[in-house]
Amino acid sequence: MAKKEPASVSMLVLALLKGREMYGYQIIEELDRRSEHVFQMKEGTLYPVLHGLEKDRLVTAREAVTDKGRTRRYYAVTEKGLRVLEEKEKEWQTFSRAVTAILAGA
Amino acid sequence: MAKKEPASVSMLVLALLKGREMYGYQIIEELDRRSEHVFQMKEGTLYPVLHGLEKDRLVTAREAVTDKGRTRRYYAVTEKGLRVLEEKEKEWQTFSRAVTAILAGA
DNA sequence: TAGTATACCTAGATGTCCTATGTATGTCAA
DNA sequence: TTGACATACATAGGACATCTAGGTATACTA
Repeated sequence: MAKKEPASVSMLVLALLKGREMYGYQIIEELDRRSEHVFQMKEGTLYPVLHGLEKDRLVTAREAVTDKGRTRRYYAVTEKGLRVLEEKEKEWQTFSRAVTAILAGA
Repeated sequence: MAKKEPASVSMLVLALLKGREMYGYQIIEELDRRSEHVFQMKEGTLYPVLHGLEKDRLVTAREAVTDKGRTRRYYAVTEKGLRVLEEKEKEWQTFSRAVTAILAGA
């Protein structure tokens, strides 16, 4: 309906990965924490999104094993991913401002 | 993924109807105008939404014929609709604030 | 040793919105 | 006067994002 609504999940994931690499489960926890429990993403949502981002080369993945023997897949955002993130952020600002204007009864 | 994302189209429509009654085609034009061309809603999106809102008693409709002979369906928001709108607005604020926090790298 | 947390994964359903199309009338220019 | 475009309504079918529900496996804790 809008010119283009920012696909929120992938945008949020890219934003989280901007600072440092993270593994899937951690992304879910961080989103929950930083959003003060507004975003409670399901694993069934996140993992397919991560695979998509990897396929599109917006993130890279590396496998690592903890001292306790757990295997994790760490994701890091690529240059391309950062550019896409910037684009999505702009779209979000536009979208958000427009909604606010309508709600305010401009 | 979020606690609940506000269904944007119905929220925006209710918000537009808050001030005065409007007919479908006019809603599309007003959305475009007030959002500065960010929201270019399609008729195929709006009309089913209006029918749904009517069915849920969030709006009422009345038919009117212009002096030129055109038939229009004017929609007005109900008390129930106003309550739902308020709810959706709160959800939007919560959602929007959370996204901003994540993007800011909180 | 049973339950919970961690950590990954996929298939299929759902819901929102879009594309495409249809009907009918009004207006304006060629 | 006719052909193009705007107005005004409508629906069917598809695309896409996210959710539900399930699965596997290991580690910790009561």
